Amino acid sequence: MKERYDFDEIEIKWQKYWSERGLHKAETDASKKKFYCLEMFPYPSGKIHMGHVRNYAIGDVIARYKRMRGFNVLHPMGWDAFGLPAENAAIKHGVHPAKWTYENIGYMKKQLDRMGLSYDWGREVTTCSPDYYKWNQWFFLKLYEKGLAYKKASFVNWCPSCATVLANEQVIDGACWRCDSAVVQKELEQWFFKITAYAEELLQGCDELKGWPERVVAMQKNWIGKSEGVEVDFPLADAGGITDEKLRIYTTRPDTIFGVTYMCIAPGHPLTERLVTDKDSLETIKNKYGNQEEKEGLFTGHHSVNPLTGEKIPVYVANFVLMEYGTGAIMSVPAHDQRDFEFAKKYGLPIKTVIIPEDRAEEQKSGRAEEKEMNEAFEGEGVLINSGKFNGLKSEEAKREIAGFIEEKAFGKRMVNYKIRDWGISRQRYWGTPIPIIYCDKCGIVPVPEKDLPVVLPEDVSFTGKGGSPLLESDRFLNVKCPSCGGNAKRETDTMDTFVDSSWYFIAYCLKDDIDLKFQISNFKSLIDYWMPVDQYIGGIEHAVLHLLYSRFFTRCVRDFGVVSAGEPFRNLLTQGMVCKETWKCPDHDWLFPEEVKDGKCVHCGKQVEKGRIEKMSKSKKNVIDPDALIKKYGADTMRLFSLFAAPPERDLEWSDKGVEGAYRFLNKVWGIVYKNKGKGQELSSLIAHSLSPIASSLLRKTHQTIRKVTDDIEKDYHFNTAIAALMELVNEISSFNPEREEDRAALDFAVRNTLMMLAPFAPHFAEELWEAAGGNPSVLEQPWPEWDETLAKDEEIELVVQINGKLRARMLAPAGLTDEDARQRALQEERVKEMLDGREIKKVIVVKGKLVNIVLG
RNA sequence: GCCGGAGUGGCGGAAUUGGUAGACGCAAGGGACUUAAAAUCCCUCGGAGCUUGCUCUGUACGAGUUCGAGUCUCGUCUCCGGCACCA
Repeated sequence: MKERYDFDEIEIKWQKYWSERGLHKAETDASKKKFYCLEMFPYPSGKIHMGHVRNYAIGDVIARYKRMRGFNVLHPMGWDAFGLPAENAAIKHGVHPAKWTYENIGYMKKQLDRMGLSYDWGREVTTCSPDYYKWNQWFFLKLYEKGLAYKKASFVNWCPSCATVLANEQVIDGACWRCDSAVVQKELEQWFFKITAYAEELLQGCDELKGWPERVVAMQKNWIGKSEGVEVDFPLADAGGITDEKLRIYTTRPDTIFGVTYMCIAPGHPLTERLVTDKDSLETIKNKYGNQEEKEGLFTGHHSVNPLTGEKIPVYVANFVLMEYGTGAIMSVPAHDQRDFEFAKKYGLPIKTVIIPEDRAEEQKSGRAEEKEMNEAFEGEGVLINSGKFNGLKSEEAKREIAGFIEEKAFGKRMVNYKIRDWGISRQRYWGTPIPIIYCDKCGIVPVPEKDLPVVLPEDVSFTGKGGSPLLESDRFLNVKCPSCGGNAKRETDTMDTFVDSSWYFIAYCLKDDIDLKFQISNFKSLIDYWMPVDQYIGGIEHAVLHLLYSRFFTRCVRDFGVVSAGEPFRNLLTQGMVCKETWKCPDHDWLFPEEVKDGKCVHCGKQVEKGRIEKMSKSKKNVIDPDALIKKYGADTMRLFSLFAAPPERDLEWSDKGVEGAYRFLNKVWGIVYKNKGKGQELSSLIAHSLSPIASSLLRKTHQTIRKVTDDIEKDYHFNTAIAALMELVNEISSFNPEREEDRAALDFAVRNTLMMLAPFAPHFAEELWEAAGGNPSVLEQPWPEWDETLAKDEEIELVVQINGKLRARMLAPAGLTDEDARQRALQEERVKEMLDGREIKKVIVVKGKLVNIVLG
């Protein structure tokens, strides 16, 4: 054993050892209790960043801990390898996306290994490999067969910079989730997955997600956006009266239906073109569709009739009415809807109050209420007025009664609506899974037969960045024979959204070694069912709706194909916080690296530098830390330890260079202890607490207490920061421990060994090396997790706290097992306490067992 | 606007079911060792007061419940995240 802690040598040594021994291989064995630990796989962008480091360090601790607890652990890793950056690199540097991607994977894999992560690489998944995306295509065909994949023309979100379509979930504040460009609307034909068919199940399933952070569940529910209401048909009227034609609306407020004073339809509504004669004005409205600044309307010149009142009301086209939600038409109740109110004011439409707050209902009865000018709509619930036979009902009742009445009279029916839209998966790019569809002039849309899978991306393409998808230029890809009639046909040239790839990769990991299955994937159901669902999933919050919702949907789809039994893919979810760091900004030179700042001044121009906020690490803000450099300076174990110690996993972590040094110091301290005591270890099996010296028994107690604390912290909510703090406390105690007798040495050895075992998931190489040096048989990771003895963990003495009227007045040492009466007596006998009582009347005395006595004075 | 979450020393963060606020780490100050520095070790470290080991005060703010509140209840403020013309 070296005197100095040589992390580089140690880390390489043990990485080699683990890999040669195949310690991280997961074998399917139904007799063992499994634990599936998964971290979100990375996009192979080139190098890993601190966000990855934190994510994977957390996952690795869990995986290693669970292994020591005797679980059969599956801890895989792979690559979310399709996507735009590869294609952009191809355009910019002329390197093929596949070459670029695989080179990045090669480098990043080395980085992950250098971190000492315990992955079973035998199950590695690379989504851009035909072996993998073949199954995307197979799932697509299955979905198509079941009507869950379909094609339609619609207005879609178009990112001009990425030159492709985005799903609703991928538009953040009107901008592209990837490049932040403003998204525009464009009409396109594209493929959809019918996630709406599972909307209700996905919503119901939210209640099962007990192991998920509440806010993620809330975001998912919000996104699905269920609402319950009524669809009502309003007949259109012409000069001669009611026609057969009906305008169908959706409302969640049937209790306000007597207050309807006009109707609005979306510019894209099928009736719009027919009703409106002034095409120029209609065009203007269409252009303002979705414009949030101002509500614009256009009277169609037509009226409809409120089926409940018989009132004739005007029909408008309005830019704020969405075609995508409900029926694309609304009944407008300006008195009780702020949007309708604003619109009514602007166009001078009548406002009819039909709901009043309950407290005003009384005044109304006695006729005291005055019609006041309204400044805004009353959107709350209350009591109905001006509503015929429903007058006097409360909103809630009225909703039920009126909905019932509408159904009874066949004016309409109750209806549930969801905000969630079907998932548009077509992307007009090359580097993705080809959609296995062929277009034949004679036969129309023809799915590629299963036997012809995979449809492989052609190599003979060039990347110019101009025009459409490179796939359009590949004759060999594009021109095919129709599988149905044999005639000339063309392939679909769109590829799938990469979120399809990541919607089932966790299932792919369950298949041993190679997922290029020659058989049906469903033949492997028992294998998949052994591992699924994922017991612990760890990743960033940014996927709260995107990837996590798609995966929940997709897992249900493949469940229905007989691939897996579980519908919910992730039992427990940990969303780790961001890795942040302070930023520096120069008025002339923008963001600066820390080394570009000297004494608060910019090294380029000498101007005063502004210390910016603490923000998520990003290259553009120049506040990144390079994991490679960190490993070079301190080693992987220090890097891991600090990123686990600085904050609990779910919270944002503020990077601190000084803090890293603190973690490094801690490891060096442990190293020094083991070095100093090497070869002096004693057998501890003969240790019996009562025969020990006071110092030995105290150290023994602290060790058991630490095992309890560390185990609890990990088990409860993965609060590694406090677990590590507890280990530091124990190490502090060990380091000031001076053994005098044989049994002191044994106690010391016991404490050290247990420290190393508990340290193993956090700083695995370090723990292995010292475990070996301390005479243990490798590997420390194959040791069972230490158990604590409740008796030995018990304090012999406690500090008894005495309060008077709830204020701390004295502390004293007392034997641990003292009775309440004993505690009470001791407290009352205490000199200081006596002094303070000074003959005053004691009202009562409260004793908290083994902890505290509170004397309440009158 | 709606839905979440948070607010504790100079800083990151601890604190079981309501029971000693500030564990652990960082920074800072003092000391030991050293020719010196680094490293290491020891001590101090929320604020105020003085008689230096004690008092008062202190967990965003204001009330309340309780023998006792960082923790529970109500109200207010601030910050962060998500959704947002969804009828």
